[in-house]
Amino acid sequence: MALRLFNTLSRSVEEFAPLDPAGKQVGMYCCGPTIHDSAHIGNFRTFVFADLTRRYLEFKGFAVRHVMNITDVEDKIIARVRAAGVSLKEYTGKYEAAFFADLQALGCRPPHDSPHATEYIPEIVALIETLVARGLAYQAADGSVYFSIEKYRGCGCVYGQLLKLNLDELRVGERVRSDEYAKESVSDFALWKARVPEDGEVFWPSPWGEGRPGWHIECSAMSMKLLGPSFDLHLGGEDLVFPHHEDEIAQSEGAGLQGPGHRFVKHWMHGAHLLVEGKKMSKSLGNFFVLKDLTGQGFTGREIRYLLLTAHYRETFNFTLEGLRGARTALARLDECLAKLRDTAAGQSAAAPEPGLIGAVAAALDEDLNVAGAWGAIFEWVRQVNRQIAEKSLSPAQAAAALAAWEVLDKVLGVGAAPETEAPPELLALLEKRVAARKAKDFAGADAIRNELKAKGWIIEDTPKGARLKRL
RNA sequence: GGCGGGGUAGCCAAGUGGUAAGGCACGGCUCUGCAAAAGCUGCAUUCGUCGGUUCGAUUCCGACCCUCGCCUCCA
Repeated sequence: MALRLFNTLSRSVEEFAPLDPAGKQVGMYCCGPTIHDSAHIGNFRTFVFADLTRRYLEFKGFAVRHVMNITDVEDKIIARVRAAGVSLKEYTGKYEAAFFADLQALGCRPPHDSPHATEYIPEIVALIETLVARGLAYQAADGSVYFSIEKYRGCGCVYGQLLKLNLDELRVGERVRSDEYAKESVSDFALWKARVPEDGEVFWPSPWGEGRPGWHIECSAMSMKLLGPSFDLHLGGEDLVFPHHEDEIAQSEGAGLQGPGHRFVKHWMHGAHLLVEGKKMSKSLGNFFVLKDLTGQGFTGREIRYLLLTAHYRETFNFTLEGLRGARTALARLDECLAKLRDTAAGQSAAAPEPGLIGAVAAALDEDLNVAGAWGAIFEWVRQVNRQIAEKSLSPAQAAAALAAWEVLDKVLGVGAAPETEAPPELLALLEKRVAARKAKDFAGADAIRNELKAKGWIIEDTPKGARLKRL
């Protein structure tokens, strides 16, 4: 079956075919975080979506090179560096480390490359020089270098590939900064920003004087450097469609490095935003979550990842605490089934994965990563397995094959197994005491111990194979 | 004002021109000393509203209502 993915360029679902003539290598770039603060749950939805895309491509047999940039120089960062009185590197290093720790907690595979804007200044300057030489960029009176949309369109290029744009009707918003009025046209954007006093020590030399890169140019410079002037996939949050991605296309195609008939990026994908408790995240509403806020309430990265992966990436998703609790219960159902499968398969050597489940999940994921459909297939399978185990009609060989199938799928979903939580010895001793009490028909004593354990956060599961403790 | 998403059971969420996946919650049952946990099972004559096309529409078309996002540095 062929993988089909929505492409923002065509606004339709298209069959995915890599540029590589051998059909094997895939270059994938995802716009990463700006490390001025802790990333929030909405940011992570995008990165989990990128991780799923990468994992599924790998499942389909592609050799993926996954690049995610780290924006480590930008207005907000400079302002905070200034306020904190530390060096740029010192400031961003802290948030970058936290970001990667969060990413790992959410089960995301680390990208193969995580280039930093500040480490690609020569490439950025070279790209701007190319654009200036081609007459598409100009230095304005304020010393900054801007990209001219008008000149770009003048050479027959299309500005507005990702969305319908009517430049004359663009409303000039409040966000247009007064210091950018040196531009020839409002829609022009900065490639190189001339140094201003507020920048402090954050600047680099360039042919146009000291300054720093504009926002969009880093992605063009780094993606083309690492993946080539044309590559397969570029992902990001839906808010990046305009202007960021549109400007990336303009800069990258404007530099004319692509071969004839090739675009900068073949396939653009955008993840929808998140609502939290039905509302847009905001600090005043108290629904602004960073990962730590949720793990602090006892939720695991695994549960958060699962919840983020229950809805299609192009739909706005309502992230709620109730949903998170539901995620926990749903995962427990899956874990329980897998544990029983392991019991049943005990002693069996590795089996060939049972193809039925894999086929059903792949059929869903092939259709623009329909992850909700995939979970539907998985939970139908869980019920079927449970039924077979209950009526003892599942052979150890079948159980081993089922487990093998799950392991293949989990390489895509990345939900893994529940972490083993072994109860401390003193609680296990209590459990033994209760078993003895029950045997002696001292039910009052047994119930007292049960309550004591419960108060300590553990519940007793009396299974046909004996009692065990489970974290509440 | 321009452009683009959505409205499916109490909640979350798939899907299809032929009569509605899955998860959570809830009810029933099995198990149990009683529970809990776990498992099984039940749970939308109906898919925002009103029209139209059709043998048949939640799915296609039109209008309307509601909601969300983007419109120059926000994933």
